[in-house]
Amino acid sequence: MNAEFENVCHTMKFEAVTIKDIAKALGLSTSTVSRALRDSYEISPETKKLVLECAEKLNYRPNPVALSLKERKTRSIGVVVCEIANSFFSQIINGIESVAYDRGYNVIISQSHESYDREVVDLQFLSSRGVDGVLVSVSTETSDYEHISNLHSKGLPIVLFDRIAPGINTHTIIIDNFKGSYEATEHLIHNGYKKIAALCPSEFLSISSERLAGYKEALGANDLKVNNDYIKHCFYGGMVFSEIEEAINQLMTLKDPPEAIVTLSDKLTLGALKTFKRRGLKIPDDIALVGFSNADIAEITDPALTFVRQPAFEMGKAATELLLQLIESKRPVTEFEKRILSPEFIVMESGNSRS
Amino acid sequence: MNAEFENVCHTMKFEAVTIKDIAKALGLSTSTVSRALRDSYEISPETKKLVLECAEKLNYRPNPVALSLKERKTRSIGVVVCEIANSFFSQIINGIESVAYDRGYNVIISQSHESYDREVVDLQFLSSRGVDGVLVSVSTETSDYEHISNLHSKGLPIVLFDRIAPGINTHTIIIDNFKGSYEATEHLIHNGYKKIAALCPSEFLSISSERLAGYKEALGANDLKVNNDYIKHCFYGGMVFSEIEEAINQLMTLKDPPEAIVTLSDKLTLGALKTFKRRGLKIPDDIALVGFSNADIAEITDPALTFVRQPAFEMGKAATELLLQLIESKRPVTEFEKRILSPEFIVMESGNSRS
DNA sequence: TTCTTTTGTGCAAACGTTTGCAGGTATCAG
DNA sequence: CTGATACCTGCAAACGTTTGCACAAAAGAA
Repeated sequence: MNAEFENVCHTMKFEAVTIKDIAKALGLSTSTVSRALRDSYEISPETKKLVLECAEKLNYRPNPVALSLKERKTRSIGVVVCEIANSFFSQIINGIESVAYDRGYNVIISQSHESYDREVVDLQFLSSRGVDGVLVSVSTETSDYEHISNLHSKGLPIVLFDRIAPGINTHTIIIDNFKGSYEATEHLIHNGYKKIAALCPSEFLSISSERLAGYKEALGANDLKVNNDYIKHCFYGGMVFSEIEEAINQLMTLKDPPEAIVTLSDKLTLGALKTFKRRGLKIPDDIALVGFSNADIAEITDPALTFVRQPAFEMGKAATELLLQLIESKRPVTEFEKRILSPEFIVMESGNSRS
Repeated sequence: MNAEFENVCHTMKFEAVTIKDIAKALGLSTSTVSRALRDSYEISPETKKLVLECAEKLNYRPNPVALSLKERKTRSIGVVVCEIANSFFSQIINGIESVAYDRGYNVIISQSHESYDREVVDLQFLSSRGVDGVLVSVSTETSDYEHISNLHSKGLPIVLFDRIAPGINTHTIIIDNFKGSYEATEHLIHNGYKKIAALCPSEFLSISSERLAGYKEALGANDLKVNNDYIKHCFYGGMVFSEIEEAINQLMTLKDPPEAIVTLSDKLTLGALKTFKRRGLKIPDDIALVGFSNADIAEITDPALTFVRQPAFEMGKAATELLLQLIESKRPVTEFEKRILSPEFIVMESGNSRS
């Protein structure tokens, strides 16, 4: 009595109903059915009604793969980030997904894990899987951008965000890194600190040099000298905790150690907090701290963290909008936008004056 | 002089080279080329060599969409979670991506944002986009599971993880929620606390009842009575901060307020920490706290947080392995596995005895 | 009646692959 | 010289759609 159920249960494949099934059921041709479904003017109202009803009854869903093949687009976009499990990037992906969802696009994620080789493979994989465009934030190790510019010159729409690659003529979207670190540094200066160190991500990264420039400029604008001993780079930017511990150790054992520190990325901020705690250093009395952070931690540290928050969700949204605009544009786009989002500076207590 | 470059720049589409191009270039038929590429025994070594070289030269990449159409599978899997920007879930996605990457599958992410309606749409969208299978963790609002069982009975491979749906006969993978909260509660008891409250996610969620059972059992096993005033549910489990604040307010204004609290999810733990800080409550002297957490915060709170850590990455990996096994199985699978991962209990300071 | 127009429908090609079948050409044995 | 046996290659169908073109029938105009 339950032949259909049996059938369903023994076929692994989820046998979808096609336009052919409708055509057969109605004694029409597939073309008529197709036209009826797309409400073409060539089809009589009665036929349309019939087809629509039948499609409804059979629960017809157009096969997206067949459409992709025909139209040569997949309605999916690829994303390459260093790491998903990182507040900043997961918030970005949230933004990406929100726009993509509204516009009917799939989001395909891949991670470089800060490896150049992996980034190359990821990008190759995504493009070979036929995504309509990609959103890229380069890895720490990346200093050669040919894998990106190659795809770009082949016509694959690309939007670069946050960590951008120089020399690629396309839309980019970043935050005002200079401003973020300038404000952070200035805040410390205004609270009376003069010996301020900076903990930076890899020197290769665009964000790193921009943030470092903001730090230096803030010192200069307040008649403070830049001391190179106070500038430490962590190549893997915190993926490797020991890197941070080591850098802070070096700072704190200088004959003239800093009284304050600005940490120029999410992971570095977290790592610094952890290191201070392990070494029993009190904030801000032993060392003041202001850092970039998108994790939801400001209010749970003691004292509460003064930090630079990046508009990650907005960045993801904006990047996706730019990408879809590129993808859906009828004519080649030659004018590219360089959008700059403003970071938020949130004053709590960790950068306050010493008591 | 630069016709090719011009051409590339004025075509939006990224014109891929096909098997036909190779066939034309070599004066062969597409079938011969196809066979040569797949190293068929029917093709002479010389022809193969020729074809391979030509493919290499032209940088041929098989079109995955055409393959999908032919083989009726897309080599992509869908994931439905409540939220990406949540440490626990982003770690899970990391695990999913790691396995999928190794096996050549794409991962397509979607978020329910804890909404039942959105979950239904997401699942519908993924299945209509032809994913080969889906990984699902249900939303807080979900109490009717028909949208999932419908797809499942149509033959779509599904694996449920963490927040599982009852009554669906497929692989499931969860952590030992009972054990996690039992240990957390017992730790507080062993440190001398008797008045212990529990802050739980929505009652609908499988994880919620399991964790609550662990809490109750630990109390019972130590001759403590369960006090229903001490049990608070946050329906949106922390998506709405005020919910947590409100619940804690209610607890702390009881005539006999608790001395300790166990928070039974990541977000609840974070929210509780924040609330205590805002109200100036000192841990553990004013109130002790032990909670579930996968965020990297244990070592930066003051005092350091004693917590239950879920093996999220492993869960993502295991779920994906089970799903791919289902997808790639030749014959229908009828025996399903219910895998249970063990949480880690990490003792720091926030649940210690009062000084 | 005959010629045009309108209306409704179907054929077949195309998107890029794979593959069963048939056909071709050597090579070899008898 | 003939028949069998390799070995190599191509035709065409199929996967599910869309769409240019052709065709048929009916209606309107002359």
